[in-house]
This record gives sequence, C-alpha cells and structure tokens, in this order.
Amino acid sequence: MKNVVTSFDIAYKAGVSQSTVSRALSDSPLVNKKTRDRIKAIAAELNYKVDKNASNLRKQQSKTLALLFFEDPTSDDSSINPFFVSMLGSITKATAAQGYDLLVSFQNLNDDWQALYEDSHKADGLILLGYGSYTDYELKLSQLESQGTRFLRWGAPDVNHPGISIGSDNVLGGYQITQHLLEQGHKTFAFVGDVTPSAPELKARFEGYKQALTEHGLDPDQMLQFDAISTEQDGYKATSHILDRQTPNAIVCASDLMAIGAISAIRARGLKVPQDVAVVGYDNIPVSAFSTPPLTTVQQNTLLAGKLLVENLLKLINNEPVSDILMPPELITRDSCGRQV
Amino acid sequence: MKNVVTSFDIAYKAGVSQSTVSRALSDSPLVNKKTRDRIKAIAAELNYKVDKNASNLRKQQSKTLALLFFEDPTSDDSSINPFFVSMLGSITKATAAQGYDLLVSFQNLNDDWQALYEDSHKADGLILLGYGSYTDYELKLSQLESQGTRFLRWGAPDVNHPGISIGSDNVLGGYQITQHLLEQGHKTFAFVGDVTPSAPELKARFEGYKQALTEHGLDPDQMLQFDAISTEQDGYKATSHILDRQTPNAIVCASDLMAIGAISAIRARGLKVPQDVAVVGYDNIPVSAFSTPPLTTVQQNTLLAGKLLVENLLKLINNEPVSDILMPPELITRDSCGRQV
DNA sequence: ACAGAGCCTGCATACGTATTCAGATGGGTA
DNA sequence: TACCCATCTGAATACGTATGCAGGCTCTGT
Repeated sequence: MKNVVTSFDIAYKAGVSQSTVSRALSDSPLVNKKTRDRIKAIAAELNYKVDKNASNLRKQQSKTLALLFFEDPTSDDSSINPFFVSMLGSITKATAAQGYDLLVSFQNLNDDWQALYEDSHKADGLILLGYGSYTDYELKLSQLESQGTRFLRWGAPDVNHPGISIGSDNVLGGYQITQHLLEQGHKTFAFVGDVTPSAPELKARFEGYKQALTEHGLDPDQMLQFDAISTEQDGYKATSHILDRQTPNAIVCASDLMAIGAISAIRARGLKVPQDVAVVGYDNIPVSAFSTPPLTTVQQNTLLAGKLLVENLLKLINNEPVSDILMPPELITRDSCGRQV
Repeated sequence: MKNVVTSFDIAYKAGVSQSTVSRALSDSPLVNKKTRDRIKAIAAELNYKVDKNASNLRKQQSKTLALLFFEDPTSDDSSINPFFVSMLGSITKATAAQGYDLLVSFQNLNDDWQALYEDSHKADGLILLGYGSYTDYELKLSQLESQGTRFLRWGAPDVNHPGISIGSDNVLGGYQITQHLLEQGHKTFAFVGDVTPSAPELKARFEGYKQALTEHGLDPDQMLQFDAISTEQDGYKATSHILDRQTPNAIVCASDLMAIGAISAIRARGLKVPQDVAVVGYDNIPVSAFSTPPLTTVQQNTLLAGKLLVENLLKLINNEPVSDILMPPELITRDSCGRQV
C-alpha cells in the first residue's frame, strides 16, 4: 500500500491537533520539547513523511532546482560530454547539500523548455548548461528574465546574454596551454574547434590561443583552424582536413574528446603523437590521463563550479545580489604536448 | 514577478467558471470545442501554466520518476562511468516521452535514500541504477517492497533480490567476448574485475568468461583474476598486479574504463597491445572506439534499456503485470583483441 | 405544448499541509 | 484576589486544482 498516513493520523494518535503535528515536525520552538519528541516518535513509527505536494502548495515553493542540458544536436544519443557529466555530479551533490531536489532534463534548442519551469512551481530556479548555440535562445533567455524566472547560465559572462553566468576563463585557459606548447618549441599550429559565436566557450579558447601566438610573433591567421563541436568524431574529421593540407607541429583541440579523435586521425596517417604532431585538449576528463599518450589539457574545477552554480542560484531565489563569476582554469601537463628539439 | 496567474484569472477573463477552465485545459470533451479553444487562447496569452503542486495534490500523483544512482564509493567525485551516463540520457528521454519528469540523485549505499520517495508524492516510482553492493541494501529493497513502493532495478534478475529487474545478459556477453578471443588463437588469459557477490554484473561476466574457457578445454582456475571495480585506475592497478606475476596472451576486463587502464599499464611495461597482450573491455563507451588500439568490447543497448526501464516502471505504477527482462548484448570487434599466429 | 434526451456549465468540495489568530493554562507579582 | 505575562495548543483557513453532482439550455419527437 502507498503511504496514506497524514498529519491528522499522527495528531489523532498523539492526542493533539494537526497544527501541532505540523509544527512539531518542523521543529518549531512553539511546541513543547516533550510533545515534539513524542510526535516525532509517532511519526517515525508510522513511517510518516510530509506530502511534498501539499507542503509545497502551501508554502508556494518547490524546493527543487531544474538542470537543463542543451546538447549539441549533432551528437548522437548515447554520448554526453564527460565534462558535463562531471558538472552533473557536482551540481547534484551541491543541490542535495542544500536540501533541494534536482530535476534533470535534456533539451533541444528548439524545445519549448521554458514550460519546464513555467509548469509552475516545479522548480524554484533553473541552471542552464551546455555548449552550443547560446545565441539561438537569447530570445528565450530574455523572456525568462522578463518573467522573473530565476536562472543561471554556465558559461562566459557576455553582455549580449541576459541573466547571470558563472563560467571558467576560457581565454586564459587557451592562452596558458598554447603558451606551454610554445615553450616546448613548437612553431606551427592548428586549432580544432568551433569559433563561431554559437560556441562562445570554444571561441574564447581560440582567442587565448591566438593571443599567445601573437605574443610570440606568430601570425595566427597563417595557421589552420577547423570548426568542430565536441565529439571524438568531430575532432577526427577536423584533424583529417588539417592533415590533408599540412602537418603542423602542434594541434590545439578545444576539448579532450576532440583531442582523442585528433590523435586517432594523426595515427591513421602513420604519424606519431607527440613526436610528429603534438596534441593538447581541454577539460581534463578522466580518460585523458589514460589516452595514448596521456593528454596535456586544461582543467576546470567542476566541483567548485557546481557548488557556485547552486549556491548562487539559491541566492538569486532569495533575492540576494549575485554577479557573474569567472573561474581560473588549471594547466595539466602530460605527454601529448611533446617537445620540439 | 513570478507566475501568479491561476485558473480563476483565466475563468474571469473568459467569463466562465474555474471548473470549466480546468476541464478545457485538459481537453475534456465535456466542454464545448469553441469554449475550449477560447480558454486555451486566453491561457496562452496570459502565459498560464498549471500549478503542478496543486494539480498533483489533487490528483494524488507526481508525474515524476526518480532515478537513484548508487555509485561505487571508491571512485572519486569527478568521474561517473560513461555507461551510466548513457543510461541517464536514454532514461531521461524515455521519461520525457511519457510526459514524466525525472528527479536524479546520487546516493551512497548508507544514505537514507528511501526518504527520497517516502517524502511522499515526490515521485511515483523509482529506478535503481548502479554497480556496487546490491547485497548491502537488500534489506532496504525489502522494506521498499513491503511499503508498496514501485521500483525497478537495473541489473541481472536475482532470486535473492526483491523487486523486478531489467538488465543485460552479462553471462552471455562475457562468454561471447572470451569466445572471440579464443577464436583469435589466444591460450592464456587473465580477468580484471570484481567477482564478489557485491558486483553481480561483473561476476556474471566472469561466469561467461569461465564457461567459454572451460568449453575450450582450458582451466579457468589456472588463470589470474584480480578484483577491480570500475575505473581506469582500478584497471591499471589490477593489470599491474597481473603482469607482476605473468604475461597472459589476453586480458579480459569487465569494463571499458578498466580496459583503458589495463592498456596503459601494459604499455608502461614496454609491452604492446595487442601484439604482446590482447585486451578487451565491456560497455562500448564512446572513447572505446578511439583508444589506442580501438577496443574490442561488448555493447549493451542503453537506448532500449532506458526505454524498457521507464515503460515497465510505468506499468508497475499502473498495476499492470511486469516481469524480469534480460537483454542480449552485442559483440563489437575492433583491434585490441589481436590475433595470435 | 410538453416530455425527454443530450449537451454543456457551475457549485461545492477534497487533496494535505502551514500558519494566523485566538484562547487556554499555569506561574508569578502586586 | 486580581492581574498579567509566558508558554503552549487548537480552530480555522488558504494554497490552486480536479471532479462528482446538479441543473440549465436546446433540440427533437409526439
């Protein structure tokens, strides 16, 4: 049988009123400590749990956050970027730590995903996560904002985008890893990653890459660059295109998955990594330490990121001031970056 | 401002009663088509959405499923087995397809996770997912069952476990891939994976492995086996232990991640995969196609699995009969299995 | 003209909780 | 004794929806 025990049942059994039960269970000091304990004992015994629907209805809140993933529509169903998995894990934990529940949903950009929140009181706030065309839903973001929906974006702060965002400093990350390659003595480069406005994170990494090259007197415009969104397949294809035209000393990939695809493509031509071509990635996903060779990459602190996202969203919900946050990334040096002699 | 439009507002504006609004919005044939359309138009205009709390309270359901991940407690925070990610994706999609929401939560075995459901009406049913010690929560499963909680386990059907389960045939999978290695001419083997009762999936793969060996006149007990739960690190360590003692023709790993760790360990000794030691995995996670060499592995149809889990859970909720399901796996042949000449 | 049958709509209520307001009790003080 | 304050409890109500029931209207057939 389903749980049909209500606060009235507890009240009856305890010889008090329903109000007292409600108060006791929420540890209100209004009710005598002794009575409180007695009621709690009975509630535990009857295995009573507050009906969330009734409670939320009364309290006009949901104690739930919604996490909306915007997936790259080109990627197939079975793969999700491990970086986001990591974020999912930390967001879940941070949410639980705050006593909130988490509603997870994968969205296509063209879905009517506002409904998820607007089906009101399903969630108190939204976390938006995903690479891909932020520009495409700028309109929706504006709508969300004008409706007073509380939401936070993961990504780079951007004046063109409504709402607050928390993200890591992709320009700096791109700069650091390219700088490191330059220090290894590499002279010719290529970049794998989408640099259109629809992928602002990747574009930012590209900016950092260009900046580092320029500072070393190299002309980024002389270097090849191919668009690729996120998967191993994308990286494989883009790298193949690059190798069709030339063989750079180093290829900077805008994600680890693409770097893994790139290595695969390089090897398919009989070339060696990093001796013939160095490769670096971004994200420091778990397998990156175990690829052949292990990847030099940039780590984003997902644990902290999840925590910040949740905590700041709650601030937003409580009408406390919140501002954009840009987190510094960390360079992880392994073997794939090689050393030109 | 938050959404404070209620069905009464719509009713007022449409000049009808609240009941009519409620009926119209749920497309009841009881209300005139014309009135219905008019009400819907007004609702859309006012951007009205049904308050889920009120609706669920009234209907005594939540239209929500809860997905409980039981993570290997030894794995660090940032990594989740990509196989489960894949399941998460397909479960999310299947749930949405049924008009349900999905509450996701990561649990430790010792958490009081029953509360998640018992905080009643938060979810109509539970999906339990995870490797790890099923045995440890057998007791809790029994409790769930006796409380009439509707839940489904991902995993092998097991008479010792309460509740219905849906899983893939791990014995068959282990058999198939070992069989394939035998056909390649390998003679000496080792197995990496936990074969204690606390990891029934891995144990089942081991059973299939032993069965194939025995059928070929080999004695599985002569072969090495080391426990390892799931991560690359686990696989690396277990493989190192194996190589300390001998160098088998082939190592069968109970997951792709462990196989990737194994390859890394083999290479660290200056040995080649698959020439010196062949390696196979299990799960067919995305990177397995891009590892060096690409992994021979066993695929579980996660898309179907997620669909089956959700659909059968809904059946359970609707008091329809449901029985255990065992799905056949599929062998994916790539390079890592080599060929002994 | 009237009965009866559809067809549609509104009234009233229940879902289970949280909270406001009013009251009850008991102890202390003048 | 009379009064007040502190402390606790209970009655009543609202949250927003869905639905059983009753009733009104229109239309048909006699």
